[in-house]
Amino acid sequence: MPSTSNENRPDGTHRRIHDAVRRIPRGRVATYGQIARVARLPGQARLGGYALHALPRGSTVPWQRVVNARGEISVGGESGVRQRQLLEREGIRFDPRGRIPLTKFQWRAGSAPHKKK
DNA sequence: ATGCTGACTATGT
DNA sequence: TACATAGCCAGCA
Repeated sequence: MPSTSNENRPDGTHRRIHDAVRRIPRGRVATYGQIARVARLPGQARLGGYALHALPRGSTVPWQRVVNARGEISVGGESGVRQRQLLEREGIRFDPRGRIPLTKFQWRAGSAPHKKK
């Protein structure tokens, strides 16, 4: 019985999003649009946010590594505070305005870690 | 079925 | 740099 509403989509859009988010290395962040692109869903940045919002509590998906294009946490409430704490814990620094310098911390998709060349 | 809202982004002013 | 507008898609009343 499919209790979890996600991971049971016809096309598996949520699943793709989750997979894309999982690819984000620790200490790095990605934007919703970027995730959508990695998940093969270009232009559907909103779905990225939706899919993450639907994530069950205690999920293995590092949802905290996903921020908006401005490098700021889009979500408000306690989840936002939680996200910021988790990111800082991974070594990510925030500006005085509460924003992350994407030029330094944004994950470059397609760029393999060190796999030689 | 229709309309509004939302963890968004790109572009223009 | 900040605000406004248009485009996109899924969930919910």
